Amino acid sequence: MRLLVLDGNSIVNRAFYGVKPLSTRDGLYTNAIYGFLNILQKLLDDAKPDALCVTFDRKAPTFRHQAYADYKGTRKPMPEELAMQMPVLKEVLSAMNIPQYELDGWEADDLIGTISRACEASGWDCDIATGDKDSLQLITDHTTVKLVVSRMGQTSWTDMTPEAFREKYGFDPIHMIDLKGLMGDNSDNIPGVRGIGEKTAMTLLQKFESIENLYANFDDPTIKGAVRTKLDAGRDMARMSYDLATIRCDAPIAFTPEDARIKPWDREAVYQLFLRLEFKKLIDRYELEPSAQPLEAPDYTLEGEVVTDETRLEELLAEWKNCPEVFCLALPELDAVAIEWEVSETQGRAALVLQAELGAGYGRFLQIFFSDAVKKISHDVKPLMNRLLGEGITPGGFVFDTAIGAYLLSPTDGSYELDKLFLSYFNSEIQPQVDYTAPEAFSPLLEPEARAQAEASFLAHVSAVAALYDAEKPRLEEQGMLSLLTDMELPLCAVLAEMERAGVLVDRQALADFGVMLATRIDECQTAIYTLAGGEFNINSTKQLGEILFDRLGLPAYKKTKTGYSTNAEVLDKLKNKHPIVPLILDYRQYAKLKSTYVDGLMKVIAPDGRIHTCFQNTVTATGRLSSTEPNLQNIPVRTPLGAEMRKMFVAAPGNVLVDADYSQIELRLLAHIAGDEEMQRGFREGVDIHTVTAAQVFGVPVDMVTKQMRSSAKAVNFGIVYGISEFSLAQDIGVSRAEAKDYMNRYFAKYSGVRAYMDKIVAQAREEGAVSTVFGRRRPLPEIRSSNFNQRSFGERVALNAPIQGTAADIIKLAMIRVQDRLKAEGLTGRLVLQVHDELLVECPEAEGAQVAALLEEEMERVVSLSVPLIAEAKIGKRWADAH
DNA sequence: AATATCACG
DNA sequence: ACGTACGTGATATTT
Repeated sequence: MRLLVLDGNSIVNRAFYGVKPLSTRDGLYTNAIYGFLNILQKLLDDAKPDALCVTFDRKAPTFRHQAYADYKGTRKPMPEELAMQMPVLKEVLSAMNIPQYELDGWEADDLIGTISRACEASGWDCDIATGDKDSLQLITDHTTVKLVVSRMGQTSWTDMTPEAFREKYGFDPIHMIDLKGLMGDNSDNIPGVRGIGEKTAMTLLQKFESIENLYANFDDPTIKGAVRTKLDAGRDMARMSYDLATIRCDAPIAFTPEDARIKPWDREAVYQLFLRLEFKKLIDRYELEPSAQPLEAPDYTLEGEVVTDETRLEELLAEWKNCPEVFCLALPELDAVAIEWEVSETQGRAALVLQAELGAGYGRFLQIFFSDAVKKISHDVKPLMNRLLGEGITPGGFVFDTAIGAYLLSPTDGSYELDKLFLSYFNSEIQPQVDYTAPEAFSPLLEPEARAQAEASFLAHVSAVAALYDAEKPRLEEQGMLSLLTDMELPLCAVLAEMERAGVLVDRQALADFGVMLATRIDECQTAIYTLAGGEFNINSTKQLGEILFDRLGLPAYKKTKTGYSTNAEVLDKLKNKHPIVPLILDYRQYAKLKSTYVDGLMKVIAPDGRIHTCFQNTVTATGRLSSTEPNLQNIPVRTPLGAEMRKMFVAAPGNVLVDADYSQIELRLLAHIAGDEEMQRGFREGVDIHTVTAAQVFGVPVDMVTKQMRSSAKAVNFGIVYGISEFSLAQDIGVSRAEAKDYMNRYFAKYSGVRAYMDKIVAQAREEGAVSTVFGRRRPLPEIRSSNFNQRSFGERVALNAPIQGTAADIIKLAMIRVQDRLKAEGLTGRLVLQVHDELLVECPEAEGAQVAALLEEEMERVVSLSVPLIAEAKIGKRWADAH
């Protein structure tokens, strides 16, 4: 029989510092609880104990050694973010029926000691899980300490048995007490013997085993010199420290391991707590559900009908046209639409329009319902718009999107699925939980009961949209972001849907040829690498590559990752003259990347029309930028000559051209504008190359005296500023010493004092408000800027600097896209947007339109906002992307 | 599922 | 003293 006892405070501390900050929408931090439960589960899986309990500290013991009243006095208080989680964690453990022990005036260690001895007395084995080395003295043949360590977000532990302990320390576990008696312990304020550190103490104990034995044999000739003097002077200190370090095993608790036998959870209580903590993943993992009878019956009623004939549909359409807001959801294949309207707090009217029921009239329904005539609110409208375009319908009349609303309110959450959103906003699940999006969910052939379930679920989901709308709209208004949704993101969805549908043409043959060439080169590299390495291995495996380079060939390993040697390009670059295999690996990597990610990756996603249709996401990034997936067309190579070949594969259709327009230095211009730095603004007004101007200003030379080196340093500083620089990183980036980097920065700030003032101001403001905003009011919440953790706080500060700049640039190009697409249509041009790459737009148009489109692009892009510096966009025309950029 | 690497702005 | 620039996505390997 085996008992597992957790040192609650120690484990929760590991969890808190090891898990990135998480919090619920009402501001309760949850990361320590989450981490604690994960560690607990891992321990249970591994040790499979029969009984389990947790101990917590109450208060520092004050009675023990009055002479050392400051005992534990130097410990920092628990940070507020952690303290607030403790009572909730205890509730969770109670719901899991895990006994907890804490006692006024006793530390967790003493309780653990008492419990482990009681355990042994009952003939059980005991595992102690703690991150604290103090407990090692408790190790016996029947008591193991699982010493928990967390590094890089991963938590693991080592099983310290008596053997493992002796292996590491060279004496028996019980003499851990003597070790502390001699060397002391700063964090516990145990003084130890003055001048005796870990090394000396270990050596002494390996020879004499204990303090008592040491002093008993004090005439031993090996004790000499300064050590003898110090030990002699520290006799009293050693004995008192020994007492201080001794964990007591006589705490006044009655414990038998039977008390802690693992019992089943109160699953309903755990479920309710996990809901409150928004632990959706854990709810899934433990398959938790609300109890069969919901505590409060929903008082919301939905009067739903399935529309079966066209006459009725006409009536309803007339009603919908008159409604200020109609909620709707469509199936992915567009073959069913659920609609709710006249929604109040307690009821709503609802209808299901099914292609299967209506047949021929369904197309006309889509046409009218999704036109401007009906004002609709939905969830995640862009894919819907994309489908509608596929049916030849021009979508219109969307006035709100609850996915985008949620994104604007909390842009760092990553996913905004309807079910999850509803759960986190209302702490309850959408019922019934049936997958109404399944292909045949509304088939007339389906069993009536199953179909009724699907219908009820579909309608419940539309109601969820209505409920979310009610929750989001006032919050968006409060935060001044409603127009961002209605005037920027929603119109943008239509543009993005059109771009996705349009796609971009790829020269399939040229791409294939490029792939063949790469395959040959990869093969050549591979052969040469195997020869130089003296054998075959998987070059793609960093593990195997590291062994070859650093173990077999003995090259110096500059850097390590948490799993082994680092073999990234930066490291290899330093080694490229040390062994001929290194440049070959760099080449191999380049070819392999191009082939697998770009040639093979893109080949796979060329549609039957010969074009690639990426998906532009506008609810992903924390700053407001777009992202591009399946495939990502925002990271097509361009920086190296070979990589740039890729951009020759993106072409215009016959008779057409590509017009590419990009903003010149938009982020730096925004920095000059937002920071209000007159000097930098002047630089931009003068209209010459900004990095050169910066170099001239920073180095105090005329513009025509700026060397390449100076310009490149100035450029690095410019970028660094936008990212929230530190001198260390700048030094690393441009390859100078820290002192030199610091010197650059000082000169930079001396010249651009407005930038420095901005950096201070925005950080202070972020701390005050807990968020930063773009010029257009897009907010990024920054709870981490108030963190007591240095790293998290520093990160928050860098984000505070960067987000308004990157975000404003994103806002600007989004507006430009809407206006460009509008004007292309308004002027009767055929040209349409096909790509966006953050500061760059690509339009495909007939050759004859090229010049007009180029002018239009530059004009609309520059005209979006009027700043204190000019906003410049430059357009070029070409048959291929490579030629237009 | 996590990690390492590398492509882009 | 801390640990080291912002924002993404895809691939291959390893666990």
